[in-house]
Amino acid sequence: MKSVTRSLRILEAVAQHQPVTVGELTKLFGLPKSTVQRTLVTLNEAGWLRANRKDTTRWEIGARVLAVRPAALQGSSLFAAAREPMIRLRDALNETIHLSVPDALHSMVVVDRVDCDHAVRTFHAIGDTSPLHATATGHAVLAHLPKSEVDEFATGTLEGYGEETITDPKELRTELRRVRERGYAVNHNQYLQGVCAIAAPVLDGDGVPLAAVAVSLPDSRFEPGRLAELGQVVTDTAAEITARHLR
Amino acid sequence: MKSVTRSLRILEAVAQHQPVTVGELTKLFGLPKSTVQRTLVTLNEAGWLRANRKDTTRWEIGARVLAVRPAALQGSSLFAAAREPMIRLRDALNETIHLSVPDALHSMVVVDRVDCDHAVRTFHAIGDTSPLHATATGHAVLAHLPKSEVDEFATGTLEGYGEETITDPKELRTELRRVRERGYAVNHNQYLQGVCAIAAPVLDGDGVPLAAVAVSLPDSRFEPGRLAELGQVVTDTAAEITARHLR
DNA sequence: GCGCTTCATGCCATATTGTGGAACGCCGTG
DNA sequence: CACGGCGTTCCACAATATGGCATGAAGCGC
Repeated sequence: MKSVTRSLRILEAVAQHQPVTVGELTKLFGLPKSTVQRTLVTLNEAGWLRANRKDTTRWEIGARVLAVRPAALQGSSLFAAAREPMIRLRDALNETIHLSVPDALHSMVVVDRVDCDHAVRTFHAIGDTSPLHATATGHAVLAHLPKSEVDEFATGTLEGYGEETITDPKELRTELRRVRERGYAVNHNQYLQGVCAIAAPVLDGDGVPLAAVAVSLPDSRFEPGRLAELGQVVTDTAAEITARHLR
Repeated sequence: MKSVTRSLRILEAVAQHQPVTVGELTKLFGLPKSTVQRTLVTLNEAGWLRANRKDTTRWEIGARVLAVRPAALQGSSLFAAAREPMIRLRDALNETIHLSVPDALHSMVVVDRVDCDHAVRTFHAIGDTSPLHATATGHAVLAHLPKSEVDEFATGTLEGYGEETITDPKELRTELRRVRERGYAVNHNQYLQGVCAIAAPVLDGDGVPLAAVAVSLPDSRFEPGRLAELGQVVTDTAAEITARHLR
């Protein structure tokens, strides 16, 4: 359904650029003015958008969006289970900690974050997405999916983002085996340059991967000699979240 | 745009009932199966929905929503301005405090909450909506809207939710005058039974109502003799939020 | 094990619905 | 005062979503 898909795209764009005008959005999407205009009015009538109070030609996200909460955040699930262990991990390492979940189409989405206090630190906003095949959290999740799902996903040539990105499905599969063996995934310059991340999966009772916790730090502070140690504490944290989540 | 409006309704219904099946949604909306099905698939492809991992015929909200959610909060810089005063108000009364904003369609939406520590307390989740004409926060906002907007809204018979709901537009208007005079609004059993709330508006520089702060408590703890006192502290808090928001 | 019901999913002719080019009206500027 | 930029409205056309029906899979009782 074309109009629905487009409306959601426009909604996301408004969230990114708010408060934004019709004209700015038409340029962004290359669509006819009237089409964008109509979409904005519809979204407004549904309460998902609203006109800015000061400048009524500018649009921003309406409060109605708050009524829609992802399953991953509901009640006492993951989100609540993860908070404390994440804070402890941050305290132990003084590096930024992320919780990410896989989404419908081959992305990891940042769901929660606990910041470190270094002046130089990595930054991913809540809601940011990154490709499954090129991030530590993505690998942590992929490594625990049924082979059939990985096969379906890892086909052809995967998109590259730099020298280090694994673009060959075969190579990806051997990397995933390594991740399973040692329990954690490592990403160094595969997606964002200058960033290093170490991630471990949070699993369901049945071994289904629900999310991944990661520590993320700038190149400049990464000491290869400490990798095993970091991998261990991240894995322990993920295990603790899993345990808390199950009970 | 019919399909867009309907898709958003369905999205909200999924959020409310997740994880939910196609059949349940068709009953809920009285729409043809194929229409609902198609909508779900479209929303899924956009990442806003996903199939439940255990039971793939059940749908739940996808993580993509998170890309938009934070914008709904930061959109109103109110959120930041209100936090501290709300916490102080909670500390003073040890009752639950809410911040709500009006949305496009005659509802108030809960935007933030600070909890008390009583075992028995009222509960409204962030994102919950309630009707403008039957809540304290709604009255606080309505009382400061231009008369034309109130007239447009308060027409015919308003929906009732119990004995106490004001359903007559005329009666509502006199109540709103009282709210303006004393500065705060009171709701006792108008919408939810057993709940009492006292709210005051947060205004713009131009006197336009942006939101309302409310203290909300169970019947059992409400002492009518303390109403004036409670009204005063809530009004003071609202005034403080207004002041912080302006500078 | 076999028919029966229930439910999700796929198909396709139809007309309803959204499309987008063009025109309008408002406002600030040269 | 004319011009250009911008948001908004209009309307004939056809692309698009619709929903009744058919299919297929899964659960249940006999």
